[in-house]
Amino acid sequence: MIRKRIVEIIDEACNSCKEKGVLPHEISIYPIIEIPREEEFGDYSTNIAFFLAPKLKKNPQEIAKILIQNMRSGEVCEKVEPAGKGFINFYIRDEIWRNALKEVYDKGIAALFPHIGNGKKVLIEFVSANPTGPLHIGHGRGAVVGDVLSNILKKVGHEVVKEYYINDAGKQIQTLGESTYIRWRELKGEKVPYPGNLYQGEYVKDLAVLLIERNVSIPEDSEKAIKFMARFAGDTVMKGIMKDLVDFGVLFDSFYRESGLYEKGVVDDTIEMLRKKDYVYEKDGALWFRTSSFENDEDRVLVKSDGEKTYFASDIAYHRDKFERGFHTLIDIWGSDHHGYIPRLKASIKSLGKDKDSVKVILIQFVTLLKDGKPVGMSTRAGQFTTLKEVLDEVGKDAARFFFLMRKSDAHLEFDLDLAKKTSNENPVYYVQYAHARIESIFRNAKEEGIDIRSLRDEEVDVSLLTLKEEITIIKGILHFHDVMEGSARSLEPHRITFYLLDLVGKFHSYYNKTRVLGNDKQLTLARLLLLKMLQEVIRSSLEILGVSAPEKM
RNA sequence: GCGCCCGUAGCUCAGUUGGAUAGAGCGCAGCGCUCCGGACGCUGAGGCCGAAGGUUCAAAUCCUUUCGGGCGCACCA
Repeated sequence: MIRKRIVEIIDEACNSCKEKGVLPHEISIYPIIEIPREEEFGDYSTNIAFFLAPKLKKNPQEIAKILIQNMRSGEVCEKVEPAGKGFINFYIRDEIWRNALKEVYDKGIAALFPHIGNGKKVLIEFVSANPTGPLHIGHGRGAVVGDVLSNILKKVGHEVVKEYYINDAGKQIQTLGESTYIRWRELKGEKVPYPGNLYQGEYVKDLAVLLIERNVSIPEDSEKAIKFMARFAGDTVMKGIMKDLVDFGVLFDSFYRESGLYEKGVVDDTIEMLRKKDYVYEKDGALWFRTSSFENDEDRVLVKSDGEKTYFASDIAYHRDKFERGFHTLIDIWGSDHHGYIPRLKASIKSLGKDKDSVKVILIQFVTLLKDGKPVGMSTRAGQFTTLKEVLDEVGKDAARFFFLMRKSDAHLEFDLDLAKKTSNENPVYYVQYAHARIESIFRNAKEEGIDIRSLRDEEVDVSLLTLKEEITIIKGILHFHDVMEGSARSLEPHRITFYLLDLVGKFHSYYNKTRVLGNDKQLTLARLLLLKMLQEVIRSSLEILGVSAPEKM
């Protein structure tokens, strides 16, 4: 809002310079406004003079001075100064900040959400873990990133659908069936070897136990039995996954089955379409996709020489299907170990005639669980993974979600279980939630003194009484929410919200320690309550986006 | 061997997409309520941004090389 005013001021100054002949008319200007790191450099600054310098063959400092002379900034700015080697620093009047706060208060917190989505349809696909075992902590990280990202995109005006892709057509489900079958025979008292290529986890035994407990009738023929068990086990595991996700607060709009693509014939149809476009060829009895003619990658097999289609084949069909369902942007969230798959996918997107940037892949780096300062193993194959459920039971939903968002997704994450469990100041989740509860507590006390925060709107509140440096700082922090949301949405980086919150809340705690909110001066008290009201709403709104609760008491 | 990601304070990590004197939390050394929730705040020490070149008015950020860590390189999914 205020940022926009600064852009206008710069534009006007440039136009005025053009009229005076100081700037050539044909020059086009895209002022970049940033928030300086140092407070003493003002609230906003622009580096525009640096860009003009080579074109005008003048030094940037001189240009900065000329621009400032031609600025009509008095309404918004306390002062505008040339600085450094050619920066222009803008110092916003305190009353402008206060008025902006009042404006947001009057319009409601929604006024802080940027409108950049324009209703464009986004399909965000995440988790998509094969139903061959319970979700582990790595899936949990992807789940939160996807969930929170979709919250962010919705808030900025996108239409978002969250989808889970179930790979139920591949060999892994078959393997799960075999694994269950062998465990089942063991339970029947047979001495059968358990091959190492089967799933080793305890949960496979549980599946077999379930079959016996429920007295399920198993086909005599071993092949049929395996097939039956594959389906049974897959469905059962999938139900467990769904429950874990719900417990984690991650709700999907759609579960999309790979097998459905085959049943509808979409896979064959897509291969046929690629064949017509001459994007495929036969070699060694297999059908190959010309990946190399689109991206820097090798050609890949779509149909194996035994006639079976590869995962890649159905994946092309899947993405085609997503586009045909009317989505403008597709977001895929994968474990970072799949990064080698990106060129292939991008190539296939091009072959569908789509812009490769219409698909965005977010990679989730590994999570290391720490207990007593030592890493905990989590290999699925070895059967000693730490499941998402275990972590949830241990630290709770709020801490788990928050911790997953404390790193950008493409960076390794060390998840300290002991820290997440602590109900103390060391735990960042509590630091944030405590601020929310603390503000609420002030409101409770205010009510006892006869001021009900809910009827604050009936009062004449004079925000010009908010003159403390800390108060202006908090106002700026509240308004900054807008920029953070925009940046987070554009870069698809949900962790920015977490860092913003920690920073914002720190400002509050500091203010709280120095300043009494409730006092004898009723007008001042009302003004401060309004400030805290808006602060609390931003905190609550941010926590809501993160899917973390905002307690009124702790 | 080829490709991708990461190397920033003792530890865990940010760094506004190329900006000014590099930040936070934890840890460490101190300090602070007769007062709205001490689950808090304040002060201090701590750095050649892995290394070397290059591009630029300006580099932690971009390019090249190099070292260290992780992950990929299937007619698996």
